[in-house]
Amino acid sequence: MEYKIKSRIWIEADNHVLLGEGRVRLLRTINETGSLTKAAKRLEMSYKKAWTLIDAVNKSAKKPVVITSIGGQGGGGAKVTEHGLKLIQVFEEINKNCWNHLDEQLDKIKTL
Amino acid sequence: MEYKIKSRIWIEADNHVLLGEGRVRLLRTINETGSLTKAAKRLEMSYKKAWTLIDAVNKSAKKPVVITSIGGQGGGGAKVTEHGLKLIQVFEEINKNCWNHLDEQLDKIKTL
DNA sequence: GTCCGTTATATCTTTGCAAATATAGCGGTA
DNA sequence: TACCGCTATATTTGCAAAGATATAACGGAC
Repeated sequence: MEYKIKSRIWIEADNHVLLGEGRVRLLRTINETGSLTKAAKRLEMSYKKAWTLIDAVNKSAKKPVVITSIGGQGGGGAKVTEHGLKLIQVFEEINKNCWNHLDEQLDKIKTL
Repeated sequence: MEYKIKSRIWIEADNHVLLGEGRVRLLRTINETGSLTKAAKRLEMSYKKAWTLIDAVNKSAKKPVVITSIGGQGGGGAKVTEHGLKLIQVFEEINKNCWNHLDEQLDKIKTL
């Protein structure tokens, strides 16, 4: 019998969700594509969903995480700020540590 | 700005969910009440939901976690096995450790 | 001033999941 | 054998979250 311990973590700021796995994945894809539309397509979600998520992130964070621009060459775009990049990095570090920490406790279950 | 890191952990056995927070809470209440019906009422969930959860737990575990009986004095009942009690204990220990581990990493975010 | 690809937002539709409802069967007691 | 409270299971209903669709506005390039 193969056991696994899985987890989902998220960060809240003032009792509002700031970052979770889905939001971080979206932020990384925006950073790679420079566009909300392209990121949504690549992740196979609707533009609306992507926009709603990013809007929530920006409203929960103390500094902007994504800066958007409308019009201009290319029609506009989205850019992840320095603060946003740091948030992504810290989230993934904490998440990885959490996984490792849980894996270390696996044999407590295996030996039952 | 007040930051929190929250988490949800669950245990899988052979790629099926065995235990999560909700199931553990239900198991504890069954252990206290001796009945699925009473536990469901106390937790304000439908009997069906409780039964479905317990059925899934029993099917995923290598040993029975809850033994039920139909008929007899009192109409029947449900009892958490020794194996079940150990599972609960281990789950809550791991969960608590996870929370502590995450709390230790909070200032990585606060200082951003 | 027209064209383009994007952000931004409203509205309608779908659909998947939760809740509610109904019913059967069990076994000890008296 | 009638009763009781529980387990077990099917069926229907309701609803909120997700998805699809439509449209407006923006601003640089040409």
